[in-house]
Amino acid sequence: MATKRITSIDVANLAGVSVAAVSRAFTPGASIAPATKKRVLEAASTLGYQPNVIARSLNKRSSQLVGLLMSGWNNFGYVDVLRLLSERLEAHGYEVMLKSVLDREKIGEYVGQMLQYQVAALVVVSEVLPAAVAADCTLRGLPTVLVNRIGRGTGSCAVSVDGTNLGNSIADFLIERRHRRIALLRGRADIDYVDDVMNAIKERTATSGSCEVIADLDGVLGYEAGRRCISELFSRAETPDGVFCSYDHTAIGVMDGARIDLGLSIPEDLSVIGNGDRAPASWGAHELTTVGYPRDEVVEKAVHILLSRLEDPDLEPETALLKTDLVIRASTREKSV
Amino acid sequence: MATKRITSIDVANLAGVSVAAVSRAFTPGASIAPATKKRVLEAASTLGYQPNVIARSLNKRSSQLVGLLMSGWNNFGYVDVLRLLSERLEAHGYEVMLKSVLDREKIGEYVGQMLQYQVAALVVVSEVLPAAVAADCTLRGLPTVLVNRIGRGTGSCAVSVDGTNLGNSIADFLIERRHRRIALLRGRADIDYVDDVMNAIKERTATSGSCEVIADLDGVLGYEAGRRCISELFSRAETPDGVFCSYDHTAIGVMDGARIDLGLSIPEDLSVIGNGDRAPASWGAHELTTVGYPRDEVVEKAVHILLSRLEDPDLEPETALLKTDLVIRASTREKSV
DNA sequence: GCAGGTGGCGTATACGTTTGCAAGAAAGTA
DNA sequence: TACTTTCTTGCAAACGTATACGCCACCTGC
Repeated sequence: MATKRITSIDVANLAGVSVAAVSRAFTPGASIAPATKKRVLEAASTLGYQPNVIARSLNKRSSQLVGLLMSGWNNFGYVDVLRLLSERLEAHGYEVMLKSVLDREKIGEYVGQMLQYQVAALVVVSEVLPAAVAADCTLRGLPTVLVNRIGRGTGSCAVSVDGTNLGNSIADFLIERRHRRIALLRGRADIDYVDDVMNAIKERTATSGSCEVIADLDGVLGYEAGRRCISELFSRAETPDGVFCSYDHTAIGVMDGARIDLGLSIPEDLSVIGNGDRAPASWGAHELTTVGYPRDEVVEKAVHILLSRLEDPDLEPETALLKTDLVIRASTREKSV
Repeated sequence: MATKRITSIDVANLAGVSVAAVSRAFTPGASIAPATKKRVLEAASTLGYQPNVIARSLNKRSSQLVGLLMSGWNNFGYVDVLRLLSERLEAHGYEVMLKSVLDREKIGEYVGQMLQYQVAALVVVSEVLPAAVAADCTLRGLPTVLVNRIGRGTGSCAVSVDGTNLGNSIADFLIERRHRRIALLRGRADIDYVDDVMNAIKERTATSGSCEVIADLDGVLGYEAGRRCISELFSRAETPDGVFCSYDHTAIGVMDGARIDLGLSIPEDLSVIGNGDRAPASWGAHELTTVGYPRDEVVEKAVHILLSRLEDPDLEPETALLKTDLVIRASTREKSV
């Protein structure tokens, strides 16, 4: 025996007004007399009424849902991004509809399914929208923000990290500490700010005269891969004295490989730099020098961009590049020895 | 200029049928002639029509959304649980509505907000539903499953780990390897299967005659806390030769504290056992003996319970306790020395 | 040829809101 | 007092779908 559900009609009857009045009582800024509003709200609370958001969405052709498309879950410590994003959006009265990218080819479908639910906006973490899908979104006036990606020419907003600036800092750091042969290890070419970092490192070292990039490897992702990779690198004729990895876990794999498998000392024989500043980087056993990832700022910025687009859909697309810098620990050489 | 949206009416016109036929074409098992269905589907695809799920939900008073209430995000490596859950539910045609528990007092509100969206079911990770809320859910016939919690007497389904069985294994393991003084460190009393583990360890060691629990501390959560805690324990008169921690990261803090701050050898001076088998546990620098957490099975079971309740809402509440066991690495003593 | 059954289809209503419109009330103005 | 202007309010028409109901066509078996 299902409990009879309470609709605006019940509230209207109890309060002695029309359903329209009930609707207005729940619509901020609607034209309604304070006394009526009070009466309606009281009736609503005695009945335990809450407006049916589904019916509202149908009518308004928009819900309070924000679609969240996630990919690369483990690579980058996105838990925090996800948690923060959901918390911030909730705080602004939105709900999160989460979807995992299992198959890149199907992103269009995923977005389509979210559109079915009349999502008010779209957040895409660590994945790029195919141009056609992005165009479709802008056409529908759906505010869209890419996190950790730059949607070149798609008209989407984006929040990411200034990779070029960061790459320059890293290069300077390594050069200053008299490194001569640098290896770059990245995961899948997933995150384009990381590409910018790598390019900047290559360019700046190339002009330094004292330091050069001797290896630039793709597809090195995670602890095991890093650990294997460093052995491979040290089997070559020319060995690195500095390694930059696109993920902390890869970097820790490199450190363990160097110490345990190769018997090297860190940082004397090899400096290691990670990226992301995830929890293990700070642990005593690792003390990894790494790049902080401004999770709070990224989320704050993304939410800000979203909310401003929801208010005024005609704003120009905006790309925000945040600054970040090295967190120096014990996995890299001192300046003067 | 917004693109005109396509409704079932447009499809009906193009196909030369009524809207009812269109609806039936998209409803599996509806009474419709194959030829008509084909015609409708063709018309739909030329127009790019997809049924509006919001309107459908309004009509059916149920959506394909599953509410997901998360708490304790970082404590337990729930990313994978979250990812798997979203992937499995998607595979069955459901969408995930994610909500973060910021304030335990407001869980009722959170659930209320999800109910607004006519969620078809509820998954609660690592949090317990207040009895009143749980009762409300069962009253509405909303399938509900608690993950990592046991909803004693709430009538909710639950999936968790058999803590008593696990605790016995751990106790036996420690006793067998001639440990005498055990310390137990747990985080917030958050996860009740962990309490069962602790109780089982205490009981079984108590009857062993050779081994006893000399400390049982609450609120030790994460690397830093573990690292501080082990120093504190070793400043006492009676020091442990074995530690079990409710989280891997705490255990790694204990290891680093013991080695770096106290100069102890692991496992010679101290055996350390963690819980969760998160990535760092297997790293060469730690080699932590720990308890596996059957993430895949937990998710699979939870989804299974949910789907079966969606089919038949009158099934009895079910509590599944999964078995798990130790992953033995190098942070614990060998058997015979 | 006819009664009874079956399967396919359209009509019309319901789902629970929001909102344009117009009318009525209240309040300000000359 | 009469005439505007400004607020409130209710009516009614959407929003896009699902489905109960009834109708018709067709088939079956006698």
